[in-house]
Amino acid sequence: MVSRPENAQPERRLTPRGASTRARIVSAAVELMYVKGVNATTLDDVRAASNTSKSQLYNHFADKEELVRAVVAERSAQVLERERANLERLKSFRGLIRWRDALVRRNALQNGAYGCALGSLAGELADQDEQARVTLAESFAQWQGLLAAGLRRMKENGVLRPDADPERLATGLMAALQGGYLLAETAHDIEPMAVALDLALDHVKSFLTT
Amino acid sequence: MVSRPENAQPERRLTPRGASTRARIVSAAVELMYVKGVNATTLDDVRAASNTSKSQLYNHFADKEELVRAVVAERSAQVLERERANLERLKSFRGLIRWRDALVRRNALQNGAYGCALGSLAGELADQDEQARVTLAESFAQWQGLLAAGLRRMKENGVLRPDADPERLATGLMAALQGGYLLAETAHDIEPMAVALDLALDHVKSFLTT
DNA sequence: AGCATGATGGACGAAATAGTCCAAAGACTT
DNA sequence: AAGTCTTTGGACTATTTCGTCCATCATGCT
Repeated sequence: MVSRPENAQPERRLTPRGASTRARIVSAAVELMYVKGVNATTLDDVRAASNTSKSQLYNHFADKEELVRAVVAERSAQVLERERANLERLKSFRGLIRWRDALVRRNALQNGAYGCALGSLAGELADQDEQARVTLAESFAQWQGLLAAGLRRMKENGVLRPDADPERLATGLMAALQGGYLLAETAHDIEPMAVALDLALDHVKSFLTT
Repeated sequence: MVSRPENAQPERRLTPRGASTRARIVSAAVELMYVKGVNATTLDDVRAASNTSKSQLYNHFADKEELVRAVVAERSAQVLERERANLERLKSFRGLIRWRDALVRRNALQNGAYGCALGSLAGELADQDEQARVTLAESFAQWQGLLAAGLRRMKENGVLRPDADPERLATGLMAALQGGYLLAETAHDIEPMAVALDLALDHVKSFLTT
């Protein structure tokens, strides 16, 4: 029997106009769900912010859940792209500091409000949408993988001692980052985030050669 | 003019029965909002779980927001009481390890699901209810204060070197804890939480005398 | 005992939100 | 240029959720 591969989309032609509308919807939803939270964002909010109509929402997404999943995918792609740019050439301790500085500076712009774009989605969706949870877990893993790869390069180049464990250190950095985001968001003050990252970096520093 | 002090409650007599009903409502709401999230918990969920009726909910709380605030207060009190018991006599590195173990073990019971009782509230409410945010920020500060006090005792007793900064270390431990909770919740695996805390403890260890 | 006040059950109303539908307009194919 | 499929606007329905109300019952006080 000649059939489409298992995972094929329900197959629907998309004109450029349709694609752009879809992108506009997702983009608006990404932003709204970041600042208001997923559950507090209504489809009408999205409709208004994206300048579309109800039929367009339901033309592109079966229901709100599907839109939320598109938001998770889009946000994951955004964050990973940004982090890839920041981390793919990481190979020195100074590079790690630059990474930290960029994150802190970016978060300072809004005084810590809204937290991490991925972390806030994770906190809200992990126990509510299993599919979203898995996607987010994968995104975190990739993000952490970028860090681990950088640390591995530092180890191979002799910047870090042989007993440094890049995977564990990357986990520690991610946790410090996410915890820092949350504390900063709650305090409306980026200081705890800055401190958390500094301590995590200090710990990495303790594995430096020299 | 003879009046009540500024911050007096709207003053309402509470029979023991009424008090018990109120407590039952808050208790049910605390649990539901932890596992389902605040926004995903409806008043009807609370009503059913607490075996009460609509009129009782609105007899004790003006609206959902007020109930949420009671939940935040109750949860804060619970967590702080527990942590006070675990931390008020902290004065050795082994004590810190016991603290870590207790948290990891507790979180392992649910495979990391639902995250930190306070952290998950913070993530959902910080940018949605300013009053709740402030309460949560204070609770985090107190929690962190318990850690800092313990570290200070360790320093005074010569367990930690003079150059150890208890406040900063406490911030680092809290961030590692919260970040660990979030990663564990997302991965449905407590490993990252365990690792994050271990690395943070390693960092504290680097300030040990001997 | 009897009155005042708090507590309760549950029907009811109001508002917000998700989701449906169809006629009309636009875009692609032959 | 006709025909087919996609896109769109927006009215409409259904459902969920919040919040009100009041008659009735329980409780404490004198």
